[in-house]
Amino acid sequence: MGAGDRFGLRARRLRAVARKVFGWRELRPGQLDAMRHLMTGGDALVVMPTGGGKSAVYQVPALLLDGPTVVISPLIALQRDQVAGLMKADAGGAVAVNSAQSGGEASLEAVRAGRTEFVFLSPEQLAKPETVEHLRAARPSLIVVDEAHCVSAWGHDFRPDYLRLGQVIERLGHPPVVALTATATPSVREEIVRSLGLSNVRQIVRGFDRPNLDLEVRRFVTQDDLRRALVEDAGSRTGLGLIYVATRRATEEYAAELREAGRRAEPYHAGMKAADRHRVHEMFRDDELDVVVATSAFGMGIDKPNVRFVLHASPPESPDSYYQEIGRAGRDGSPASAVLFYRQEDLGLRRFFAGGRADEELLLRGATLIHEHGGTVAADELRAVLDIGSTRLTRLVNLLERTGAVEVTARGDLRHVAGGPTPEEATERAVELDDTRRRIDDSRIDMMRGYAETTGCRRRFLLEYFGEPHERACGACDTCRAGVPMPDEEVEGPFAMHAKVRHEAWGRGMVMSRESDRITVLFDEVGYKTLSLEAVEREDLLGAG
DNA sequence: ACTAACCCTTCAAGAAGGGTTAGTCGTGCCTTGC
Repeated sequence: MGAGDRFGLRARRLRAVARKVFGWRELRPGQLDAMRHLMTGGDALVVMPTGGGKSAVYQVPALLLDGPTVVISPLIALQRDQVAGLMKADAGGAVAVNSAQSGGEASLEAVRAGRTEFVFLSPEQLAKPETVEHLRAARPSLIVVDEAHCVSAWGHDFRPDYLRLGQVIERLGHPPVVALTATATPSVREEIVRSLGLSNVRQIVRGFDRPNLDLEVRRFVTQDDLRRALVEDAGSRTGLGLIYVATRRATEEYAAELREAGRRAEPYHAGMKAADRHRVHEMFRDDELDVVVATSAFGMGIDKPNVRFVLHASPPESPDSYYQEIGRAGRDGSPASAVLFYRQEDLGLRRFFAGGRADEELLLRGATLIHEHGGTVAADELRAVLDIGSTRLTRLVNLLERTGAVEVTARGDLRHVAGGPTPEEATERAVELDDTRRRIDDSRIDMMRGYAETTGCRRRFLLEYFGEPHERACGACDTCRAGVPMPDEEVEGPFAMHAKVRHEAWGRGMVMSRESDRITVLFDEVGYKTLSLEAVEREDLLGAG
């Protein structure tokens, strides 16, 4: 019997479970490919649009692999939805363990005893050594990291426990791991793989292009003009829409203006009472609204088919965020619009907040305390001495760990690595690491500006940013309609798409997009840079990487 | 990076301009105490 037969058998079993347990008539090639790879013990990174069947990729193999499945999910609301969905199928049961749920201990015991197949947790739950030990005793056969772009987007500041998942995975015996997300650039994918410690990885990337989404940027000089135009635009459209704004206050202001203009509009942001947020979600779901005016708090897990437009009152901090937010329009495949209302000055605030630095003094104090202690230090003890919250402590430990100066034991205690860098060296290195990340964040802002100001096809700009070559103009964006020069079919020159290059000052990088007169390169250390080809050739700026 | 607020100068008496300064965001877990 050859490998082909075994694969065939495996595919048949996967299809049978999909049909019998979940009622899915067929599996798409990408789904099946990922499932089969997991079944052979490998890890997978799956990038598919929301509604594209990402959940199936883990739910089906979960039932064929002997042992429970640990699903790491960022929001309690998402955990709840997934548990409810699984409980409708005869899939072996599902529980969520979080602060909104009582009986966490009993739930974990049910998982350990084999009475529950799926257990959903946040990264913060997995920061507790005793929780990890409970799961370890249950011998999980599959680990799922849902919304895996959070590793890169949230891990460094906001929810640093995301950067600790690699260790959790090892502690759980590193069964097959599948990371799922709807949007990730090649560098974000690389970071997910590295940070989670994935090995023997199959990457499956499907369907970035959303041809029914019409792309447009409208430029303004004054804030007043922009605001007036946006309200007028939103007021004249038919169908359901979203407006993304930068501040909580702006959600209220725009919503009030739109209501005055006769639209059913509601604000949405994380500072609202839970009951109000819930109410907006329900009205949105039941088509009782025309517009939701929201901060970035609105959207994760939303899969409403008939959103007809997404307007942005100011640019978000990266094309990554922008594409995620506009991707909530037109899920049904019918025409939908994404319009960015743009003033260059509105990028200023983003720049300012991306510009801070790591707290050098705190790093040095932390590194010195751990070093001088000699043995292992309880994290809580260090936190008390430094007088900081647990988020800041985790961030500090993450950085010091990456310098090789500090390690975290299985019990969550900290200790100095024998022969590792001194506290001074570690601090210097940690500041460098943090600066590098900030430079890359900053270059993402540059790319957002690039999108807003490009004279070329906007769809092409975005798709190439996500690493998908798109050698033609789309015809469904404002620049295409205005008649952009068609890009050269075959761009001549030494720099192919995705070629590795090296710059004397900026180090190693990869060609991310090419036009007739310029290329954009993503450098490991400084992020995205757009270079004039003429200058590159004249000054001999780039060598082969 | 940008803006609003403020003070100071300036040339001719009230307002215009210049310079300085402070303030400026959004994402969710979790725990603990009422």
